[in-house]
Amino acid sequence: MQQDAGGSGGGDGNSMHLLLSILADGEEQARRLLRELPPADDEGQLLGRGPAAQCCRGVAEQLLCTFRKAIAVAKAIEAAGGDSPRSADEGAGAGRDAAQAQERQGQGVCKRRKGLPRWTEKFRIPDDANLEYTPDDGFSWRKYGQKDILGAKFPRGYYRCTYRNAQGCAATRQVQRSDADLAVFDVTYQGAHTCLQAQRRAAAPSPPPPPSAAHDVQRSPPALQDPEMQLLENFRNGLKVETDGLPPLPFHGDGTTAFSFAYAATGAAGYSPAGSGGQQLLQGGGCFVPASFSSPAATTSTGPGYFAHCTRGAHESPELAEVVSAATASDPAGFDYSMYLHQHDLDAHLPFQFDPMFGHPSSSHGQHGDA
DNA sequence: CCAATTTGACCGCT
DNA sequence: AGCGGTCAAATTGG
Repeated sequence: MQQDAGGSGGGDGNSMHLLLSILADGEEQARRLLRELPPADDEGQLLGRGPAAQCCRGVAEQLLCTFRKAIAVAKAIEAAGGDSPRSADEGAGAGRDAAQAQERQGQGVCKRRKGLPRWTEKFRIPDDANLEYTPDDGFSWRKYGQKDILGAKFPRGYYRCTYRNAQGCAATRQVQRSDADLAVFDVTYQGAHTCLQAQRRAAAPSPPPPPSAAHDVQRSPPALQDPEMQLLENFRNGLKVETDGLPPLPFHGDGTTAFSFAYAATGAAGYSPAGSGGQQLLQGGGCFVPASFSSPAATTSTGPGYFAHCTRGAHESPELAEVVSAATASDPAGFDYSMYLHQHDLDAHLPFQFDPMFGHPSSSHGQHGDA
């Protein structure tokens, strides 16, 4: 909605689009190559082929991986180089805002939180869900307001993290039902979760399936709700995998699952190759995996420092510098991003049907329901 | 009794 | 001035 995909940023927006187009091309070709190769079984062994085929597949996977990382970096550069669409929204006052925020903090409450990273996702709920249904991303939210919005048929609900007071978590979200499609919700997130539930979600091997998940939304719960930081983290992890030989990739033929890695950044960077306006439509039956999918929802070693890092000043948009420093920094978690995509992890932790293309709907447990 | 939700009022931004 | 976002008192539910 607010986030217009048209924001090309600086003057070299065209060349960046060209670069992205080329990279996407290469990625598609690598994916085709992977499709042509014989599939691997559960242990990652190639079926009925010799070491040559295995080598080819490994190279193809690496190739795909490399293209995705390149795309992610290009998008980060694009975002850093100019006004991202989001910065048009809140970053328009980034500098001024910081000063104003300081002023306001001296005198009273700051009612607007323009400084926090903000992005929008679309949720599609099942057709048989009742009208009271609201999107559930697995986090615990507390409603603090509702308002009729001009030009919208449905009121907008305002939610903040349940642990806002207890743990100082600044994450908020706004939920608005789409006028055009009753089954679609526009959910705008602002600020990353810094509360323990985010860390617990990140560390928990298998969150308990809540009973209320009968009609859950087809999306993953972002343990890390700052897409820019997701990008950086993903990128860093992506670099790590480069040196780790050939990890067992979870692609099921067409590799759409892992593709979300590259597009995870699009919501943040505002670049949307599909012209989706910086949003991700999260719906079942489609092949598009939500940006949050790439968040380390099922990872470990994301302690408080991790989240502290994630929450600091993403709106100041030093994306490129961050990417570079992140790329060169040591990786304390030592995490392989491809592990995010491993089917076992997905099945174990993600509430959405991650591979609708392959008819293996995992049990949908969206709501965490912890306290 | 406590926590969550509702709802009108308030406030900042454009 | 109007709109959107937040606050906080009142209400509701477990």
